[in-house]
Amino acid sequence: MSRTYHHGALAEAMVDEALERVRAHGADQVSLRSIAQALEVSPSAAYNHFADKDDLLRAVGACGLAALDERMSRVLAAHPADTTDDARARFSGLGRAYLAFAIDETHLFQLTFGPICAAKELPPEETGPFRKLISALDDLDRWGLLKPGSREGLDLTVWAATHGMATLLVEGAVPPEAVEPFIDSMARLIVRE
Amino acid sequence: MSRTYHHGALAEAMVDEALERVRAHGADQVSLRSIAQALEVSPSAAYNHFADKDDLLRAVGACGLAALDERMSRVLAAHPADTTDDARARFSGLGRAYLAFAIDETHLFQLTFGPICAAKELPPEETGPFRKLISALDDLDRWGLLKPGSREGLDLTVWAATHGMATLLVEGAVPPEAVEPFIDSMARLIVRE
DNA sequence: CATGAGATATGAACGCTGTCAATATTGGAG
DNA sequence: CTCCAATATTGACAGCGTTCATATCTCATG
Repeated sequence: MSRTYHHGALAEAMVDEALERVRAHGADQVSLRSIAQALEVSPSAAYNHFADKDDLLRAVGACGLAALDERMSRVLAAHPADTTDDARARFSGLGRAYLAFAIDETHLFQLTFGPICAAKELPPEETGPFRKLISALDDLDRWGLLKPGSREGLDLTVWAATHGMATLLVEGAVPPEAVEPFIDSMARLIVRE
Repeated sequence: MSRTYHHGALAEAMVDEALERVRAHGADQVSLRSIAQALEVSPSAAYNHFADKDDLLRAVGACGLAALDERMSRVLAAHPADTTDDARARFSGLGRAYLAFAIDETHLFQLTFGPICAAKELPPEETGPFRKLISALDDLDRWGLLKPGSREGLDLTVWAATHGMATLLVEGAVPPEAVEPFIDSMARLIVRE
């Protein structure tokens, strides 16, 4: 394996480098050429592995979705038992995890749910985060914790509210301190008692 | 006024041209140079009126916010009388107007609420759309139409849900047909009876 | 072991972009 | 009428994404 030619795993290396740069400075500030330079590779080398720049960014966006999913998985793992309290904690915990991701990984969040990735990615109802949210709602419903007659359309409403709150956080339109009041308000609207 | 030199009202003309192009193709596809060319003006002429490209785009974003505000104003004008039904209609109508704007003016919406404008623009609680939403909630409250104990934090929650739904529409993650079910679900969560 | 095919990287080039400095032209106030 | 501030131009710079022809490497097959 000569050191000067043929990187060997350029695709992964480029995604890694791009991921780091997106997290630090946002997708707009990332150039294909600078990534290639950092990897000591010519700019055009990328085109053996990605159709174009957006294709690479889409791969980075997929990492973002995976990272979010993992955060939410950790929440579920922390509340495995089947009690009503756990059902409540799972629901609010998932919301908190989603918003924490938006706060901690602002730039990555913007790429993952931005126009570049939205175009050619799977519909939300097939993503891990959305499915976890739905099953948390189903859980609440199973325990009779939802306000009567509110289940219909609730998936989308809760998803929209959470995602909307996340984008407001990301844009700086709302400070991080607003997260807990938001979760409380949501719970008050949805959960009985 | 010589025809070849000194445009006369370049600033407004550039905003108009940029607005048109953003609406048609999105802010990413709009270049300062192409706008200048369309106006038969040199590229650097823009820098007498705008600090940089983002500055121009921010002016376009302000137009977007104004357009949204006008849509919402029309809704309020259509339901002026003070009855409980009007209070309900104002609230759901404002939501519908917000989402219709997102659907009709996808690209403009993305610019107006995107990272470029979010940075240097006034906080949401001072914008027309947000204020109209709040006063619609106050109206519902005055008529005793809110579920008891739900008023606190409701501003932000409803704003987040509406804005989130709008971004989901804009990204194509959700089809326009999902709007009415969403409005219904929201109303069911918030409004009593 | 040699060979050729296919994957991978290179270098140079194209047209485009935002931005800036120096220069020229303009309209209007004194 | 003259001079000034506002406005526009020209020309240049560095950087971008992308493409094409070319070079090099790896590996399976004969």
